[in-house]
Amino acid sequence: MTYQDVLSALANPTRRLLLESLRNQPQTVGELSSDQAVSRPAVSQHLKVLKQAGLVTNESKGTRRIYSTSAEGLIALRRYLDDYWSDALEAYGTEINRRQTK
Amino acid sequence: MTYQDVLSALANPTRRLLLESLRNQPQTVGELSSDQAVSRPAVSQHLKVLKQAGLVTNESKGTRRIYSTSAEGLIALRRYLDDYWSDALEAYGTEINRRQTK
DNA sequence: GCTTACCGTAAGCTATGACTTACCAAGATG
DNA sequence: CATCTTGGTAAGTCATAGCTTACGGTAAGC
Repeated sequence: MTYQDVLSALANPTRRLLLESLRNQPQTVGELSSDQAVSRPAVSQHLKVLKQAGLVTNESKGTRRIYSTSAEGLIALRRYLDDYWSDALEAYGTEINRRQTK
Repeated sequence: MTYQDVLSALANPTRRLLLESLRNQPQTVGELSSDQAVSRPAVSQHLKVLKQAGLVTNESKGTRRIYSTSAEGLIALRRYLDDYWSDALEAYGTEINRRQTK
């Protein structure tokens, strides 16, 4: 689970859609693929990548796998951005600060 | 210049190396490719992608093209992360806050 | 128990990303 | 000017990401 994994995971639009759908509520693979353009196996494969990147977790409930978002991957990404690019982002960091404090 | 562009640009290790090298100081294409594993045309192609993503800019000086980093792309990325994932990142956001205020 | 629902994995196809060499245009240099 | 330097682009190759269909294994439901 490196920021490399996170970046390539997030670079794919279908995976972002899956993630953004999971943001609303945890879902099974079937539910996720029902409102997705691609097939269920494709969704399974994407979820594998997302899991490897620390962006989702899952638990088993019978034969169902319930997937939820996980913050770990995002934290790793943000850490990379901060470590390497905080200077460049300082101006915008102030903006973050403003939002956080309100 | 969308966060999609930024994510796929950053997903490539060679492009990150180029960016991180430019972080130290602006450089020409020749300088950049001299300490890079890949050929000069490859560097040119990567720079094109980075520019499209708003991560670098360049100016011409004779036949030389001097590339520098640009914050625009990073800002777009951070905006995406904040808009979609601020909840997930709230805990870490506090950490950002702490750093910013010191 | 037999059948059905759920989902991961294997195998194969296709498109594309990352690289190379070859080429060309434009400015520097003698 | 003639030549060299710089770097963008074209064309072609190779690996792989993303998809599909087919299959198999495990739990649920009757």
